[in-house]
Order: sequence, then C-alpha cells, then structure tokens
Amino acid sequence: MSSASTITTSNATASTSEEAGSAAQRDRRKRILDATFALATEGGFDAVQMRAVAEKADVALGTLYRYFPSKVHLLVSALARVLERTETNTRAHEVPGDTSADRVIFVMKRITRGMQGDPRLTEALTRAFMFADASVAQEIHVVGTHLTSILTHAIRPDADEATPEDVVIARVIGDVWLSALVAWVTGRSTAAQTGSHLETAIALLLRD
Amino acid sequence: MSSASTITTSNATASTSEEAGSAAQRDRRKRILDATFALATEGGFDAVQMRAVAEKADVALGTLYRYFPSKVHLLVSALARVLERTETNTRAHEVPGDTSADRVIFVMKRITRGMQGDPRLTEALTRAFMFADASVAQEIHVVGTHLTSILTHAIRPDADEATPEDVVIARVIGDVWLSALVAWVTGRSTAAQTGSHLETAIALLLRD
DNA sequence: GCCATAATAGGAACACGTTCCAGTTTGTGC
DNA sequence: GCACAAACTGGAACGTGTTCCTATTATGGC
Repeated sequence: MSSASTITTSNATASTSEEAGSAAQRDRRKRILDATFALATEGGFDAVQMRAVAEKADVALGTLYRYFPSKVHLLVSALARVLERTETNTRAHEVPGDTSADRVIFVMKRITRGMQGDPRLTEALTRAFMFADASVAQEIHVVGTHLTSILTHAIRPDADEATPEDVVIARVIGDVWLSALVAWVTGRSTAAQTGSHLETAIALLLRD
Repeated sequence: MSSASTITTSNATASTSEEAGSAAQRDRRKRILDATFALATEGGFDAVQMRAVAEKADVALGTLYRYFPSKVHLLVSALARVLERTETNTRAHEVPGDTSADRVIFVMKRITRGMQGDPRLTEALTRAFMFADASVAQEIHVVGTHLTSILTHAIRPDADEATPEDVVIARVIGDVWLSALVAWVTGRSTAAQTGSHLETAIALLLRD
C-alpha cells in the first residue's frame, strides 16, 4: 500500500450521488470499489483481476458481475468516484487565482499531482476509461460531467450555471488533460512535460 | 466488406517509411496488416482475433507474434500506416483555405470523415491506441509524429520546419481530435457533434 | 412465522490473448 | 551442394475476463 496516497478513496459517511438499494447492497458496492482501489493502487490495471477483486471484497464472482458488468465498468465507476469527490472538494473551497486561466491551472495541477502520486491507480483508471466501449457510455458520461463541472467552476466560480462557451472550453481542456494523462501513463511524457503541456493549452484557450 | 471504404489500406508499390528485412518478410508483414484491416473493417476491435488474423494472413500464430508482439502493437501499427498515407496525401496536394484555422479544419474534417466511413475499423484502431501501455511507446510515437506533421503542415504550409508554437497547437488539436474520436466511437457523441466540437476547438486555438 | 422471489455463494466452463515447444522449411556462409 | 542458424508451422497449454449453473441464503408481503 502506498504510504502517502494522494487520491481520496475512503468515505466516512457515504453520501454519493447515486444511491440505491438496501444498506447491504450499498455496503457490497463500497467493498467492491474499495477492493478495486486497493488492487489498482498496488499493481495497476493488470492487478485488478476480477477474481481478486471478488475475493478481497468478500463477494462471489457472480455477485461482482451483478454489480459491475465488466472490468471496465468497474474501473470507470471507480474513476467516477474519484472525480465526484474532487468536484465536492473543489466546490467546497474557493479556488485561488485572479484569472480563469490561473484558477483552471491550479485545479488541474492539483488533480494531476494527485494522480501522479498514485501512478498505478492512475494507470488503471485511465486505461479503463480509454478502453471503454459503447456499453460503458453511461458511466463515462458521469465522469465527463464531473470533469466539466470542475472546470467550468474554476473558469467562472461565481456563476450559477456555465455558459455554453465555458462548457466548450472546459471540454477541450478535459480532452487535453485526458490525452496528457494517457501520454504520461504510457511513458511517452514525463510528469513535468505533462504539466507544462496542460498549462500551455490552458493559456492558449483562456487567453482573453 | 464495406463497399465504399474511405480509408486507404492497400498499396501498389509498397514504399513505407520503415522498410527492413527480406522481400518475404515485407510480404508477410503486409499480409498481416491487410488481414488486420479486413477483420477490423468488418467487425471492429473484437473481430481482430489473433488466431483469425494469422489464418487470414496465412501465417502461423507464432509468426504473427514474431512480427507484432501483441494485438495492440498490431493495431497501433495499422493506425500508423493509415496516418502515414494520410500525411503523404496531405503533403502531395495543396491544402485549401486562407487561414490556418480553415486549413486545419479542412484537413481534420477530411480525416474524420474518412474514419467515420469505416466506423468499425476506426473503433478498432482508436481503442487499441488508447489502450496501449508503455511497451507500445515506439509505435505510438510514430502515430503522434505523423499526426503532428499533418497538422503543422496545415497550419503553415510554406514553412520547411514547424515553429515550437505550431507544434504545441498541433498537439493540442491532436489531443482534442483523439478525445473526440473516442467519444464518437463509444457512442457518446454523434458525427456532427464530433465535427462541431473539433471545429470550435480549432477556432479557439487558431484565432489570431 | 411462512412462502415466493430475488440475491448470493461456490465453482465449472468457455473464449481469446499469449506463451511455448517439437519438427520442418528457408536462408546464408563456405 | 552442405552445414548451420534463423524463421516458420501446427498445435498444445496457460491465464484471465466472462458466462452459466445449482444450492443456499436473505428479503418482503401476508
């Protein structure tokens, strides 16, 4: 287990967006996701083996598949949980910075730093997200919504609702961020290059 | 087989960038890639099964793995072949458009239209590219090089060499394009939305 | 409390990517 | 041509994601 995990993966008083089912079901779902985080943090995508997740979560393999219909669904749901909490945190505190660009850079750098602190977990989540096919569209949409929301909030913290222009820019930044993450995960670029690329892109997009 | 394939996958007088080995070896490599295109065009990522590729290319499974050490290597190499030819075509003819943005939009729309004409092939290539891990870094780098070259050429057709600024912008556009492709492949956005998103991003990035 | 139904456990079975091996063919230096 | 190395064939075997099945255990209505 990594000693100084930077990505929050445990919850005290579970209060996630999508709640359904009995307490036992929520508990199983949580145990499964916890096991997923633990295995992914230790060994990345390959270490998240469905049999291992089931055993660690103390559920049968069939039960695991009842909750998450595939390994990719499982990992994308895990990514959604990470971003959901990031969104909550971001909205709870004021984002520092005088310009949109500064605030967005601040937020994205914090997320990126967090993910780079858990490289194997990041690899697992990123690759799953990118490998997803149409059947995972719903889970992916949740991830995209959180990401866009985090970014539009950083662009215009006072607004209740984001303008269409902001949403477009936020999406582009999200695209660049994901691509940068993929490049970093696959060893094509260093952490420094990733940060610099992201910063340049944000400066280009928010230069008004 | 799709009747009006828009992505060029056949070559008359093979003259690719990376040539090595005997004629027989080049022939095998070509047969393998041809089989890959055929299977991917018909059934997408899942239909590109290593045993099926080997059989269609008339080589043993072990030989296939000698040429391409994994399914992802195989598909990313196929993507590299597509982009290599696109680059050749793009550089052969003058790109229409008065501004950088117009030219880039023209080029990207042509590529995008081509890929959308072969949705299953596109799905196979895109997902493989995105799923690649560090061991595929070399093949991925080839893809990135071609893409950047296509884009910098569209931005500044007369220049012999791209400026660092152009390269950065080209990379960002490439990032957006890939993300848009993923969104389209996974059914999260329509072809029209993909084109519009790309166009907006390019306009934002090349608005000077 | 009792029944009907759904959910879970436990594990076998299957598919496909990947590895490995023994035997055969092809290519190369002499 | 010959000897040797490299490449190729055909196929078995293994690991992991996924599916399926039966027995057992919670759950909710009466």
